[in-house]
Amino acid sequence: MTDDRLKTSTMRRQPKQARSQERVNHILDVAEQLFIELGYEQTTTRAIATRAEVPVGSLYQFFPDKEAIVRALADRYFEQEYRMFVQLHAELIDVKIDTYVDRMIDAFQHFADEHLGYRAVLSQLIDLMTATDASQMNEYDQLMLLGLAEFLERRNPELGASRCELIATTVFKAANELLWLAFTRDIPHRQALIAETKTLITAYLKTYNV
Amino acid sequence: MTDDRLKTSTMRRQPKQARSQERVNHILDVAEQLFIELGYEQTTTRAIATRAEVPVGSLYQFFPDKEAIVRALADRYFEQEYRMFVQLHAELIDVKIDTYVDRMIDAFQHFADEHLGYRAVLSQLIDLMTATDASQMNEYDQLMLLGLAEFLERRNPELGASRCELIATTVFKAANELLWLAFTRDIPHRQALIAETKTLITAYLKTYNV
Amino acid sequence: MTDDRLKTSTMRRQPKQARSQERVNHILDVAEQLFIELGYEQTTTRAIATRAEVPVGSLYQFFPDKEAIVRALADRYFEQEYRMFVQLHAELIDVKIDTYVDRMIDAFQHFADEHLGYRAVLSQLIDLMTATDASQMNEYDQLMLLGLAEFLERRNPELGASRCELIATTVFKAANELLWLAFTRDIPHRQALIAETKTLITAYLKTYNV
Amino acid sequence: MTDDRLKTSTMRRQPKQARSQERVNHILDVAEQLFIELGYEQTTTRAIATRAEVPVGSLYQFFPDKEAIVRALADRYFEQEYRMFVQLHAELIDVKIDTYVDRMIDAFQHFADEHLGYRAVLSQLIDLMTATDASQMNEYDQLMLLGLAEFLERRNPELGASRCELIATTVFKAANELLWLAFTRDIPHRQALIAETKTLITAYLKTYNV
DNA sequence: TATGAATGAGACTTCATTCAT
DNA sequence: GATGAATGAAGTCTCATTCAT
Repeated sequence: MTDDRLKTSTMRRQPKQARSQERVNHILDVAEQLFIELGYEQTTTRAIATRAEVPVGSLYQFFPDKEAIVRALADRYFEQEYRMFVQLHAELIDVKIDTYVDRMIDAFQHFADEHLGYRAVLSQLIDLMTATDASQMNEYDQLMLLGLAEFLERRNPELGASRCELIATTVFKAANELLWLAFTRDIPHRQALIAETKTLITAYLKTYNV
Repeated sequence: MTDDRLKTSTMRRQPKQARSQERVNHILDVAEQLFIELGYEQTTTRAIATRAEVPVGSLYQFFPDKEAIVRALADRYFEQEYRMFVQLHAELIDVKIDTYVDRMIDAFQHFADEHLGYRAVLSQLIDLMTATDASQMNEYDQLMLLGLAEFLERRNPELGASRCELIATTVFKAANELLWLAFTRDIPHRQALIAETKTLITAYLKTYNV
Repeated sequence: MTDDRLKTSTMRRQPKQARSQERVNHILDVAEQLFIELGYEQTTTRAIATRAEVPVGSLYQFFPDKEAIVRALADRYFEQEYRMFVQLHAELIDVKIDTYVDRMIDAFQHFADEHLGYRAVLSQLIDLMTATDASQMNEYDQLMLLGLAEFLERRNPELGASRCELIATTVFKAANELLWLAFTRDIPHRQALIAETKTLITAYLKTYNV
Repeated sequence: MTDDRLKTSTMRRQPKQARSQERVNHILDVAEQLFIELGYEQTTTRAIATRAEVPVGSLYQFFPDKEAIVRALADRYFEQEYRMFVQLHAELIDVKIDTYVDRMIDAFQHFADEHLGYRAVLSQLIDLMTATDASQMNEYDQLMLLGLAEFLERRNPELGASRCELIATTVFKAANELLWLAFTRDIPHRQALIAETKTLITAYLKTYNV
C-alpha cells in the first residue's frame, strides 16, 4: 500500500510557486461550487474564471481544457478520501468487524458531508470516461479496495486473495451507493438509512467469518 | 399495486395513430443509442433526427424539447421494468427468501442486459432533476419498493410498515448499484459479482427473519 | 367620389356563402386581436387558426399567406373608416370650418377608440410595403383626401385643386398623428391633446379662408 | 438643458479602444442599412455580421441581442438629433416665431435627409416597447420638448408651463409626421409639403402669441 | 372540400479556446 | 508570463406552408 501523491498529469503546468498553487486551488474550489450549482455542461470556463477572479487566459495556463478541471477536482477528492481511509484503517486494524464497519461508515459519511461536490464531479467524470475508455476505478479507490481486501484476508485467510477483492468490491459499492442515497434524505431518514447500511454490510461480512 | 398507465405528460402530442407511435418509438430507440454512445449533452437533437431519418420538425412535434426525450425514455424503462417486477413478484409470493432474491436479481440483471441505455439515461435524468426539484424516486420505482415492503411485512409482521420500507429501500439501492457495476465487468467477474450481490442481500434479509 | 366596395384581390377565394364569409371575418377578428397583443411577426398563422377554431388548412384556403391577412384587415379598416367619413362629411357640408374640424376629429377619435388594432395593423402594413413598393396611400385614404380637398376648394375656389389637395394632405397627416399620440395618453391628457389638435387644424385652415 | 451623455446601457461591453468603437459604429451602419432595406425582422444577425465583415461572435460581444442593436441605433439618432436641436435653438433664441419655425423645420428635414434609417429604426423601436412597457418618449425627445416649451413660456409667460408643454408636444408630433411624409414624395411635392408644415405650425403658434 | 401532420431552412445565440498585445 | 477580445462552428428550436388522406 504505497502512499501516492496527487496525480497531476492532467495539469498543463505544475505550479512551482506557492502563489500559483493557491490560485489553482482557488479555481478548483470555484469550479466545484459551480459544478454543484449548475452541472458540468452548464458551467462555462468563463464563469469559473470570472468567479475565481482570474483571467480566462490564466485558467488555460493551468488546465489544458475544461475536462482537466473535473479530473483535477476528482483527484483532489480521491486523495483526501484515501488519506482518511488509510489513517482510520490503521487505527481499526484489530477491532472486531461490527466496530470496523460502524466506524468506517461513519467516517465516509462524514467525508461526504463535507464534500458536497463529490457526487456532481464524480458523475460527470463517469460521463467523460464513458465517452472515451470505460468505467475503470481510479487509483485511490483501487488502493482502498486492496486495503480492505488484505484486511479481510488477514482475518480469514481461507477466503483467498481474489475472493477477498470481490467481497471488498461488493462492500464498497453497496455502502457507497447507500451513503449517497442517505444524503438525499432528511436527517432522521438519513440516520435510519445509515444504520441499515451498517446492518447490511455487517451481516454480509459475517457470512465470511471475518 | 395498480397497473399504471404510461406517463406521457412529457410529450407534446400523444400520437394517436399507429404510424406516429412507431415513429415516436423509433426516435426513442435512436436517442437511447446516441445517449449511450455520446452522452446526453453531446447528443444533438439534429443527430437524433438524422439517425432516426425524421426531420427535426417532426421530432419537435412529439417532444417539446431535448429534455422531454430523456424523460420519455426513462418512462419507457420504468414502465417495462415495473411490469417485469410485478409479474415475477406474483410468481414468487410464496417461495423462501433465498429463492426470491435469486430469481429477482437474475431478472433485473436480465432486464439491464437488454436495456443498455438505462443507466446513461437515468444518470442524465438525475442531473436534470437536480437542476429543478430534488432526488425523488419515480412513480414506478416507488411502486416496486412498496411491493417489496409489503412482501416483507407479510412474512414478518413484527417489523412494521415503515421499517419494511426502509429495508426495501436498502435492498433496492444496494442491489441496483452492484448490478450496474457487474455490467462493467467481463462475464466471469460479472457472474461472481452477481453471486455476491445475492449473498449480500440474502444475509441482510435473514437478519430480519423474512 | 365613387363608393367603392371592399377590395378582395388579396384573398384566395371569394367566399360565396354566408357561412364562409363569417369564418373569414372571424379569422380577421382573431388575427387583429393577436396582432395587437403580440405584433405581426410574433403572431403565428397557427395561433390565428387555433384561436379562431379553424384548421390551418382552412385558413390557407381563404388567405394565400400571412401577409394577405394583414392586408385584408387593413382593407376592412379603411372601408369602415371611409364609410364613416363619407357620411359625416355629407352632414357637415355647410357648417363653418370650426365645427367641421371639431366634429370630424371627434369622429376619427371615436373610430380609433373602437379599433385598437388599427395602428398595429397599419404599421405592419407599412413595413410590408417598404419591403416591396413604397409608401403609397391606400385607395380609401385617397378618396377621403379628395373629399376634403373638394370641400376646401368649394369653400375657397381661389385656392385651386392642387393646392387644396396639399392642404388636405397636411391636415390629414397632422391630425392623424396627433390622434394616435392622444391614444397613448391617459384620459385627461388625451382630451387636452385632442383640443390642441383642433386648434392646430382650425388655425391652419383659417389662413386659407375656408 | 444639460448636454447628456450617450446612453449605452444597451450594450454588453463599452468599447474602450478606438478600434472597437469603430467596429461598433460600423456594425450599426450596416444594421441601419439592412433595417432600411429589409425591415427589422427580416434582417438576420448573421446578415449584419457578414455585411459588416465581423464574425457573429464579435457582434454579440458588443450587443447582447438583436434588439440591442436597434436600441443602440436609435440612441445614436436621438443623440445626434438632440445635439443639432440644442445648437440651433441657442442660435434662434431671439428671432421671431416665423423664422424660428422656418429654420427649425429646415434643420430637421436636413437631418432626416441624412438619416434614412431613422424611421425604420424608430418604428421597430415602438414595436419593441409595445411588447414591454408603453409608448414613452425617449430622453432626448423629452429634452427637446422641454426646450421648446421653455422657449414658448419665455415668449408668453401667461401660458404657463404645462400648457406650453402641451403646445410643444403638438408642434413636435405634427411637424415630425409631416416631415416623414414629405420624405416619401418627390422633390417638388416635398418642398410644397414642407412649406405647408411651416404654415401649419406658424399659424398654430401665432394663436398663442408666442 | 377539409384537415392537420409533416417539413426543413434558417433564426438567434453560446462558448471553448486561441493568440496578439 | 498575463490578458481578455476575438472567433465561428454548432446547438436548439420555430413556423409558414404544403399535400396526402
